[in-house]
Amino acid sequence: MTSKIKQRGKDGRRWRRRKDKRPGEIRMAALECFGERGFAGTRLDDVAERAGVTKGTLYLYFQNKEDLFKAVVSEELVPNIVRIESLLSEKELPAPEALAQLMRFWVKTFTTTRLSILPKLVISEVGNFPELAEFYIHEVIDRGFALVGGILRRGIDEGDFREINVEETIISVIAPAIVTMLWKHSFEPHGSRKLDPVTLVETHIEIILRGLGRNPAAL
Amino acid sequence: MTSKIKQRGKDGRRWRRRKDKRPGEIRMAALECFGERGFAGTRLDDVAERAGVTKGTLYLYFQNKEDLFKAVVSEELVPNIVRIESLLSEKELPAPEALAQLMRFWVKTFTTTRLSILPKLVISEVGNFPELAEFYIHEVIDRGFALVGGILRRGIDEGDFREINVEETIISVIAPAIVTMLWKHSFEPHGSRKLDPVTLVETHIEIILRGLGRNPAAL
Amino acid sequence: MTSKIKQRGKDGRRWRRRKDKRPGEIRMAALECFGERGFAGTRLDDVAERAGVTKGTLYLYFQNKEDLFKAVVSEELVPNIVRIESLLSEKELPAPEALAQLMRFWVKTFTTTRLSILPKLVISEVGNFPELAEFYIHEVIDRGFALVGGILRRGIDEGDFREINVEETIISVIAPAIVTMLWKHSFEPHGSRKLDPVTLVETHIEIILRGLGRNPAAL
Amino acid sequence: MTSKIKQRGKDGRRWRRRKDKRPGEIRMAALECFGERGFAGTRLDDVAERAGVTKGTLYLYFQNKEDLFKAVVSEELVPNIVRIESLLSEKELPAPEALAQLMRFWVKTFTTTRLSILPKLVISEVGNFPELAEFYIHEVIDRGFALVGGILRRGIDEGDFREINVEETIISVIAPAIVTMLWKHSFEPHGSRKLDPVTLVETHIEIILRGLGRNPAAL
DNA sequence: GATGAATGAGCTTTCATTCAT
DNA sequence: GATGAATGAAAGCTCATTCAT
Repeated sequence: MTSKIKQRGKDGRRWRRRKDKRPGEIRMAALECFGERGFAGTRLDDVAERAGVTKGTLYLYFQNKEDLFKAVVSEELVPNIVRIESLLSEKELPAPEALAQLMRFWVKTFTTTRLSILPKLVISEVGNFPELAEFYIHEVIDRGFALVGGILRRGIDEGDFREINVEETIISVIAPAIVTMLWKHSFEPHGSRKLDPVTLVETHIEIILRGLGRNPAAL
Repeated sequence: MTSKIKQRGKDGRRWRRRKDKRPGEIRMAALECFGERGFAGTRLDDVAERAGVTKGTLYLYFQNKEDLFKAVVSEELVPNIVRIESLLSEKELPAPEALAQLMRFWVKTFTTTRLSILPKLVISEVGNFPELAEFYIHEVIDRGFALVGGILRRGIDEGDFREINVEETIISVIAPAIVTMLWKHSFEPHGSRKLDPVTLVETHIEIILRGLGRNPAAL
Repeated sequence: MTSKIKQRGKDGRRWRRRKDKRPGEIRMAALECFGERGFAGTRLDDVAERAGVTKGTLYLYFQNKEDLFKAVVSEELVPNIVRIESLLSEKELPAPEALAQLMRFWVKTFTTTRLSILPKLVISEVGNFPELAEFYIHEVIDRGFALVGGILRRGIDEGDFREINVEETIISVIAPAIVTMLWKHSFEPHGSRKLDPVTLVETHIEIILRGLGRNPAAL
Repeated sequence: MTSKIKQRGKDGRRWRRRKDKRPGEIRMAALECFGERGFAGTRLDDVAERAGVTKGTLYLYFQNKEDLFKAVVSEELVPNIVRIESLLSEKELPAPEALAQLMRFWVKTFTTTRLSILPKLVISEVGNFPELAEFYIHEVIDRGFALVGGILRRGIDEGDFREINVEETIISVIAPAIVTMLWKHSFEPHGSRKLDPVTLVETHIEIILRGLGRNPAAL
């Protein structure tokens, strides 16, 4: 688009034009609504109200409801994918440490961003948005699998892990994180026990690292 | 709801096969539709068509869409909860074996029933159906936690498992099963890699049992 | 059952299913509305009310407003085009008589059908419906021109008409009919003088035949 | 509406020009839009864009969309009505020549002004604007009829025309001009054959004068 | 004067629900 | 019991209009 003149505003304006801020605010409101009620169950009136605008305003920034939905997913995902990318390029730690770091990084992301609602949203709505599936599988799942699978393979090569079935082990490693995210947004709001990601991850790390270790005597 | 009007034929037959099967057929069709598109995204026309009846017929058996939805969830869950109950009362195996059996039982259920779509359905729709949350948390989650938690505690008591944080470990144990169910219905229809529950569970059992074992020398 | 006062019509039914009649009734109502207010200016509520149904019913028979509009034009046009076709194949009269008959046939059509609103509708809406232009030009205008042009050429060949510029003369011949149709639907409802098609056509026939004649003295 | 305030800049500033021209530019843009898509089908965004201003600017010059529409019609019509008035007061020619001159004058107007879109616009929109009908009937149609009717009556009185039915003959005389105007804006943009007003009028003049003549041999 | 972000009434469209058949 | 034409409330979307800048 074009470079918009900076709006230096003094105080005392009844409302301001916030062309630059609005889209993000709307996406955030939409993320919450879609996360809570799903795509079809979300009314644009609700999104608008939560964003502090009226329905018509949504259409200044998004072509239609579907466009807004896709914007919400991709805009939330993309910057976070970039953050994950940076992890990938970090210095090579021993595999067990790398695995532990990765899981602790997830805890940080989980507690500091709104990203955690996306798995629920995607899982719920792929049935209605096939392109979403393609995007998510390719950009998130495949990358995540490659990342964890790489560490596991390295751990085997370097003698830290026993000869495990990598593809299946990936699931054992990451599943608790996924379940925790779903849990937070589906059951915690309705009074179920709360899952503490920090404790959970530390417990899980120990189980996994012991479980993958070479010494079979434990069994 | 079900009006208990006596409808005996003059030949004494109590049940007309067709009449008797309709509700189940409709629930099954509804389960598939709701699973694919969610509650709001499902049209009763589609449910009716898939059930081989017309829209009006749905209202002969269910008060409304919401009633149908709840019937679908509870009717699918209840008999399967009963099956799980029977597991609970089985003869006491050593904890590691009990855990392995439980997970293999899950594989069987997963591959032989349509139950596996329910986690997705529940996770997607609890935002719109708070009672559903209550029901599911109480009837499924709490029971499941109690079941796995009981085995874990027994394993600790009997010296098979080290002193682990039971609550968090439960998640590590069951998360892969949950993820597999969600995966099957959300990503596999859209071309992602397939998860094989048998291999996955065997791999997971070994990781978990090794991970929970007493001998720490492996680390 | 509850004691519900049934509001029966005179035939004893509250409403009847009239799947076979409805589409035609709706098209007729739509024809009038579109004719009066144009496509964009017509509200489906008005069409529905005039057809004696509710808005939703329109969607049982037509995909959307545009589909209804096209159905109105083509359904009204097609059968009348067929009628015109039959004229084409009639026995060959002398050209002057054929011209007079054609114009009198138009009067009959004008006074006995609702066809006369279509020129106004088409002229008003071709800007929004390019396919409509194509259809109308090809099916109505070109055929009409061919018909009148054929008679004129025959008249010249057979010595009844002088050597006139056929293409332009066609306009002189048919224009009053077109103007009368537009007039009826645009100005007469607002109090302008009324045009009497019978007198008008007889006057026009005489002017045209005299105007085209070789030896006007013969008249 | 049009306040003809003289704005001769005392210092000869040219920038006032722009301000002065805005309303006319907007009316012109609106004329084209309304002509193409009708009143309801025209968006003010489109008018603004075509006029090279923004939507808000339209409201500096016109109260609302309807006001703009009426301004467009009246501002285009009034000056042209004045031109027609001047024809009326011209020296009295013999009726046949007057008729021919009148029709040739129409050709000139048709080819040099944008007036020709107005019949289409008025015919299309009178259903939505009853006052427009009144205005047009009174200011354009009645005057036009009086003008042509006057010539015809004079022609009869002076022995140039036979005893024709004046009211109906008026239609035969003017209809081709009306049809040509409608044609130009409705069908020519969509690829139909083009009507050449010059040839058409010359052909029509000859038909009409022969058709009306007492002693056609005179021609 | 000019702008264009924001509004909200009004329209099209959908679909759960009803009910005469 | 079963149907499906009909309904109407609710939602998505458009666009004339406003108003702070």
